[in-house]
Amino acid sequence: MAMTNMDDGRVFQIGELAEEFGLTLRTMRFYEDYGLLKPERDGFARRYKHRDRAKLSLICRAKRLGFTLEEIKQFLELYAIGDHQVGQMQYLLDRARARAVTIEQQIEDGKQTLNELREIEAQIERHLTKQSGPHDTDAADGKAKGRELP
Amino acid sequence: MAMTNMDDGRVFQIGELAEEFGLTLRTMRFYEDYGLLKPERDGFARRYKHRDRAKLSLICRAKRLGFTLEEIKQFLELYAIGDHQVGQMQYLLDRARARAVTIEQQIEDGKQTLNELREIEAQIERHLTKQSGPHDTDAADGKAKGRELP
DNA sequence: GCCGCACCTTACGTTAACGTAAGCTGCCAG
DNA sequence: CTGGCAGCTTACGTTAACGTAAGGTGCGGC
Repeated sequence: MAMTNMDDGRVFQIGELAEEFGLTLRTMRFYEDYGLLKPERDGFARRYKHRDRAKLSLICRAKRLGFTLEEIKQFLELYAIGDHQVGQMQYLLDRARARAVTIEQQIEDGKQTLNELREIEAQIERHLTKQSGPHDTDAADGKAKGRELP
Repeated sequence: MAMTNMDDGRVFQIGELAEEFGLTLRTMRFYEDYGLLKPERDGFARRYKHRDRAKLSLICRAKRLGFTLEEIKQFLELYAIGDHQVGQMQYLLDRARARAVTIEQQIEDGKQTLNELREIEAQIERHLTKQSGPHDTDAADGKAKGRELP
C-alpha cells in the first residue's frame, strides 16, 4: 500500500540527484536559494520529486547551452505559468534566437582567432628552425631585445 | 639637438596610448601594477616610449586572442630574455598551440550548442503555430504545468 | 551509548580584470 | 590668483556561480 516503487511517486534525496547530474550538494542548495528549485521538506531534509528532477534536468541543459542562471530562472517562470501565454513563449523564442546569434558570433571570432594563432605558430616555427641551424652559443646579450611581436 | 620629432624618440603620455588602443587610464595603470608595462617616469608622470607602445600593442593583440594577463606576462618575459632561449620559445609555441586546441574545442561546442538551440527554436515555433489556431481562452488553470522541456 | 553518515544552516572566500570614488599634484591660460 | 585639466595614488566594489569551513540535527547500526 505504501507504493514506494511507483516511478511517479519516487522521491530523491539531494545526494542522489547531485550525483546523477554531476552537481555538488552546494550547487543544488544554491539553485534553491536562487529560486530555481523548491523541493518539499520532510522535516529538515529536502525531498525532490519527479517534477523537481525534470526541472533540474532542464537547468543543466540550459547551462550547457550557455544561459545564465538568471535567464534559466525566467525560463522556468515562463513554463510555470502555462503555455497559453503566447507572448511569453514568443519572448522565450527570442532569447533562444539571441543566444544562437551570440554563439554564431563566437564561432566566427574563434575562427578568426585560430587563423591568427596559426600565423603565430608558423612564425615561431620559422624562428626555431632558423636558430636550430647556426646556433650562436651565447651572443647578443642585450641587443636582441626589442623585436616586434608577430 | 633636442630631436623631438624623431619617431623613435617620441614619448607618449598615458591618455594618448589609452585612446589609441581603446583602453582606459585605469587599465593602463593596472597593466603596470600587474607587471606588463614599466614606463619611465618624468617626475610623477608616466612616459611611454616606442618600446612600451609596441608592448602594449602585443598585449592588446594577445587579449583579443583570449590569453589571460598572466599568460601575456609570461610571454613578455620570454621576449625580454632574448631569442637565444630556444627552450622558452618552444614553450611559447606550446602555449599558442594549446590555445588553438582550446578554441577548436570551443568552436565544436558552439556548433553542438547551435544545433540544440535550433531544435528548441523549432519546437517553440511548432508550439506557437499550434496555439495560434485554436486558442483556448483561459482553460487549464493548474494542470498545464509539468510539461517536460524540449 | 556512542559512531558515523547524510543532511542541514550561516557566512565568508574565490577569480579576472578592471570600475569607481576620494583626495592630491603640476602646470598653463586668463 | 584662480580655474581647470591631465595626471597621480590608495583602496574598496563589482559579477557569476559556486567553494569551503564551522558547527548543528536525525537516524540506523553495533
